[in-house]
Amino acid sequence: MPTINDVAKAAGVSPSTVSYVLSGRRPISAETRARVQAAIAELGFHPHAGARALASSKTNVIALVAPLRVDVNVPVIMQFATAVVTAARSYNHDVLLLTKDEGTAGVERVAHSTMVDALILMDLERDDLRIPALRRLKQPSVLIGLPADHTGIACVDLDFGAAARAALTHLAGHGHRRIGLVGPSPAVYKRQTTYADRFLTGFLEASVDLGLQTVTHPCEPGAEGVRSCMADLDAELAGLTALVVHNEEALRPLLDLLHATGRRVPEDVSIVAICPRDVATAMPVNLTSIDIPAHDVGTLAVETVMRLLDGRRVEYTRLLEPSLVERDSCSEISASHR
Amino acid sequence: MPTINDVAKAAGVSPSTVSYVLSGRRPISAETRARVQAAIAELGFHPHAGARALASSKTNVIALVAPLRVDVNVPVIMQFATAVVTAARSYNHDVLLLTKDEGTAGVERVAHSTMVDALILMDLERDDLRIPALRRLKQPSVLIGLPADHTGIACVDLDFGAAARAALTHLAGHGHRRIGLVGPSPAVYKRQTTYADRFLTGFLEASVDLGLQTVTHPCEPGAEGVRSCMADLDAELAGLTALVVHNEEALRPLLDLLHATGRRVPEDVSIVAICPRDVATAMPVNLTSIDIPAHDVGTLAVETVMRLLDGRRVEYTRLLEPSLVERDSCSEISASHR
DNA sequence: TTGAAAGCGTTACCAG
DNA sequence: CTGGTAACGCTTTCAA
Repeated sequence: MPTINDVAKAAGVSPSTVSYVLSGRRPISAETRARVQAAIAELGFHPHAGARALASSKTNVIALVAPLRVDVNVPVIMQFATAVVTAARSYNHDVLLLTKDEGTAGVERVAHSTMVDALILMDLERDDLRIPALRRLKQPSVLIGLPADHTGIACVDLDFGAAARAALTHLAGHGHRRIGLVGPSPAVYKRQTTYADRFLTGFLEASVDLGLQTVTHPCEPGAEGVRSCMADLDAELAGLTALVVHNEEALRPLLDLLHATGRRVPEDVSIVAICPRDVATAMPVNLTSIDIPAHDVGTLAVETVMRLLDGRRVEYTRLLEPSLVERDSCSEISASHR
Repeated sequence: MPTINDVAKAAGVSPSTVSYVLSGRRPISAETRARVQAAIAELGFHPHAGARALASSKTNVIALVAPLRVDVNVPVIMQFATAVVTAARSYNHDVLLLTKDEGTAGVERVAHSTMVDALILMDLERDDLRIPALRRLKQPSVLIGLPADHTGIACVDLDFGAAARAALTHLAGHGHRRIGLVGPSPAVYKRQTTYADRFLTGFLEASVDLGLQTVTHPCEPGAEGVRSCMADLDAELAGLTALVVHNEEALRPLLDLLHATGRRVPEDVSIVAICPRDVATAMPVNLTSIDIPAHDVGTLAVETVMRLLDGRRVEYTRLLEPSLVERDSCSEISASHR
C-alpha cells in the first residue's frame, strides 16, 4: 500500500503538501493540487485510518449503542440504526456498533481506547447507570431517550408525553370519554425505559385535563398477553369506546381479539396506535397513528453529534413534535355509547 | 490520558515490557507483571487504538455490511447482526456497521483505509458486483450467502436447497402430492438474492425426485400480494393440499386469507414455513417450520473470520443442515383429498 | 527476563 | 504558497 510519502515523491512535493491537499486546510496552487491528485489516483493511495487517528486525535467514527436483544421493537431499532449510519456517512463518519449488553464497560472501552469521537446511545433507562460514566468521557454523547438526570448530555427523542396527549385529544374530539391504554410490556416498564414512562405520564395528565375516564395496563407479548390486558381494561372501566395502543407487538393480536369477540374497528372501538407508519398501514384496518419518527430522530442525533464535535452550541433537550395521521380506525362515537 | 510511557515510568520498567505484559507475547516475571498491572490500574491506562493499529497493522475491528433498507426480513437481519457483534466481542473484536447501499465503494473504503481486519457481508446477490472487489482486498471476507462464483471467498449459510427438500419430504411423508410454494417477493428474485434461488432450485429438484406435483410463485408483500399469489397457485394446480412458505412477511396475511376463505390449517391445508423459530410460534397456528439459524450462521461467520485472521484453514463453503421442527400446521392428508 | 530504539503513516507546527 | 520535521502512542526486532 502506498503511503503519503510515496505520493509526495511521485508528485515532487513534500508529504505535508499532500496532507494539505487532502484536508484542504491551507491554500494550494491549482497546479500543485492537480499533480498531487494525479499521483494519488495513479498510486491508489488511501490514508491509513490509524495513523490519521494517532496524529490528529480524530477517528471519524462514532459509536452506536443499540439494544440488540431479539426483544421488542426490532423494526424501530433497525430504523434508528439505518438513519444513524446513513447520516453519519453523509458527514464522512463511520459507525461502530455496540450492544447495550456491554453496559458501562462497553462505552468506556471504546471511548478510553480512542476508537470513536462520540457516542450515540439508544434505549435509555430512567436512571441509566451509563450516564455518570458518559459524563466522565472526553468524547461527547447524544442520547436517544430522556433519562431523569441528563444534565450536560444532549438528548433527542419523540415527545412521547405530547404524543399521548395528542392521541387522547384526537379521541376526545371524536366524542370518546372512556378510553383504555394498552401499554408496553411489563418488562419495558420494569426497565423504566424512558419513553414508556413519559408516555404514561402524558396520558394520565391529559386524561385529567380533558376530563376523560381512562384506564391503563401494560401488555405482555403474544395473543394471551393481549387477551389478559383487554380483560383487565374492560374490567376496570366498563364501556370502553376507544384504545390507545403504545405497543407495536400487541397491535396485530389485539385486532384479532377484537375481531374474534365481535367488536368492530372503528364502529365499536376506535384505536390510535403509536408506531412506525408502515406498521400502522400493514394492519387489516389502516390504523390512525402517531408515527415514531425513527429516521428523523436518528438523523437529528447524528447532526447533534456533529455540532458537538465542531464545538458548536446544541439544544440539550430536543423533543420532536408528534404528528397524528388519521386513517381508518377512529370514528365519532355512536349515540348508543354516550 | 496516560500513555504506555507513563505506565512504564510508574512501574519502573521499559515501555516494551508494558506492551508485553499487555499482549502476553513473551514471558514476564510474576513480580514485574504485578507492578505493571498495578501501574496500569492506578493510572487508568487504555492503549490507543489508532497507535496500536499503526504499529501492529491490526485494528481488531471487522466490518459488517448489512442491508439496511427498511425492507423485508428485518428481524432476521437483526439476529445476524446481534450474533456477529456478540461473537466478535468474544474474540475481542469490534464491529463497524456499513450499509449495503454503499456498495463496492464502501467495502473498498474501509478496507483500503485499514479501518478493519476483515469483512462480513450479508444479502449477497447471484452475481454480486462486490465480489471481484473483495478478491482484491488484502483483508479476508466471509459471505453470508452463496453467490455464483465465490472462488477463494468463504461462504456460510443455511443450506436452503436442503431446506426445500426437507420441507417437501416432510409433506410427502404425510401423504401430500400437490404442493404450492409461496416464495419471497419478486423484488428478492429480481435481485437474485442467493437464498431465494437456492431454495427454489432445491424445491424443483425435490419435487421431481419425490414425484410431486408442485407449483411455485413469488409473493408480493401485503394482504393483496398474498391473495393474488394464492389465486395463482390455486389456478395453476387444482387441489393443493399443502403449502411451503418461504416468505416471513406473507405468513400472517396468508393465515388470515386461509381462515377467511374457510380453509383450515392443518385440516384442509398443511403448511411448512421457513422462518425464525419465534416467528413460527407467534402465529395463530403454531407452524411446523424450518428455522433460519441466524444466530448460528452469524457466529460461524465470525469464527471463520477469526480462523482466516489466524492463518488457519477454513472450509470455503459451509452450509448448515436445516432442521425441521414439527408443530401444529401439518397433518396426514385426509382420504377425501387423495 | 528485560531494555533500547527503530519504525508504523499522518498531521500540524514552525520556517521560509 | 510550500517544505521540513517533530510529535502522536504503540509494537517489535535486536541486543543483552
